Amino acid sequence: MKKPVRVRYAPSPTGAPHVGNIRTALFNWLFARHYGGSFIVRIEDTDVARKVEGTVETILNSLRWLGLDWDEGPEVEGKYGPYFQSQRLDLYREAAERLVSQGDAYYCYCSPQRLEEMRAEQVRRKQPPGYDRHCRNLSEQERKQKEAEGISPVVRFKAPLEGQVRFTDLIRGEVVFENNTMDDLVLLKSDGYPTYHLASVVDDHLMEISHVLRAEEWLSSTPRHLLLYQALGFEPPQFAHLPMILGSDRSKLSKRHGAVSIVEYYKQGYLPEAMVNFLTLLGWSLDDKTEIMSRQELIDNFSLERVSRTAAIFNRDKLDWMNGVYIRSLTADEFFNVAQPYLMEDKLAGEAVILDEKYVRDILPLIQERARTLTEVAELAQFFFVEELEYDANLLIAKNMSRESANQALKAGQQKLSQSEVFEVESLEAILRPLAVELGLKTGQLFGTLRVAVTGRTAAPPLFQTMAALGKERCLKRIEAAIQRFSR
RNA sequence: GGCGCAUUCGUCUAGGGGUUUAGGACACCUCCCUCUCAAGGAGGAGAUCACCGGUUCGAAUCCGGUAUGCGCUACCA
Repeated sequence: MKKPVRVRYAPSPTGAPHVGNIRTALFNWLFARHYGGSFIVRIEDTDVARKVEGTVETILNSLRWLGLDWDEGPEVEGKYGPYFQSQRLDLYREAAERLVSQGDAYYCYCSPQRLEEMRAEQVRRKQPPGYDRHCRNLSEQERKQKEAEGISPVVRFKAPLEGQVRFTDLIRGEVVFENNTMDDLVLLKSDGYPTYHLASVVDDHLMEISHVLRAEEWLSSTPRHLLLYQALGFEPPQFAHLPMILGSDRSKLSKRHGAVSIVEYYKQGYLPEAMVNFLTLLGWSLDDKTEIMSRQELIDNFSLERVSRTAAIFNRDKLDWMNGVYIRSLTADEFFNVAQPYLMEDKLAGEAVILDEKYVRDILPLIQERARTLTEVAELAQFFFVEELEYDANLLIAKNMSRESANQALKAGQQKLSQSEVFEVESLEAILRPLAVELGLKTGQLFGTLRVAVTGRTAAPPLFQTMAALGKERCLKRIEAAIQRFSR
């Protein structure tokens, strides 16, 4: 009899989730969707001191942005709730008390100062730091005495002194730990909150989690969790420890590596679909060539067997490329919709969207093919929105041209274009190509000069399309302005 | 210090004993297309598969050791 697949993403609300954390959420989600199981979000808010207001909402919004919907959790609920650990304190206390009465755990009255000094001393003597089990065998009398002193104790787990724990990690295979390398970890803190170890074991059991897919940093504490499952008489879930995501210097991702929070990737103009695709490929692969995959393809093909065991460095260049691929795959309407919020951030582009949406919609396809992020859109389109172009007049003089010939080309262009009734790609081409011949210029020279006159740049979308989008009036005005620059 | 995990082009990765002159992608370079840019196409450069030893007729692939990196070693998760 196979139990239903139930996996969870269990973030702690101590700040906006970083990409590694979100990648863990993504793998859990893909796993759940692949097997038709449940994806559960559980908020591990058991550290009162590190808790940051508002981050639960940030976490949920990040999941929503990426399209990672959850079947149980905040705002959805379900029969295994509540999904905030701070609302489940009784459950952890009961478990802790049960362990104490069973003799698998004990009250510890050691002060933080004592523990700190002890650790410092151990490190100094190059001994393995760890709790010295001072309170493990206190007599009833000693306990009463400490209690009378008003010390609120913590509950510690009695780690076995010998033997070993072995388990099969779904990604790494069999792993063995010696029990005597483990110290007596704290289960319940003196403020009544559980530590991660107790809370996750109790909840994973109560919520009937079938597979725990979490970051590699948890591998070392898995034997302790297994011991806890055993002491509590719970059947443990299956474990899979995912490779970590590292910064460019191979160290744990942190602020100095630039954008780490997933929110920043939204702000910087990445599409959720690209982000999902890219993040999945950080630690998972389908085969030796497939890279661009839709959400459904990812779900259909995802499997733990193809998850790699090595930590990966976040490669921004590749993300940019992939985001560009996704941007280009959008329809014009879709692109307008996704780009709009970013355009609104820019003064001139924002005004254009409000005053002349049609104009913006005409322009956008020219930008869509060139943008790699949505934040680049306003910048790439900037010349479409400004009243007066700013550029170095020398740019008007294309390769192997003189100031005079450039000037002449502008005047001739101005003359021809002003006579033209229609102002579309084909008609513009029909006018300007022959003009180059007429002037004895290469098309590149004439077009280059006109491009600078009309856009202020040497690199821009194709000339005729650009001019058609700008319209006759703007083009002639800009050419006139260019001619004025020469006469100055 | 102890314990654990890992180690294929700069980066993400394919590969699971002979099919491999180690494949793909990003980035880089050259050329083509071309009005510039972008996109696209064709090439190029880039990995003694961390190292040493073993198993084997044969090892990137299996085993052992070493090195290096990372993680854990909190009343943080």
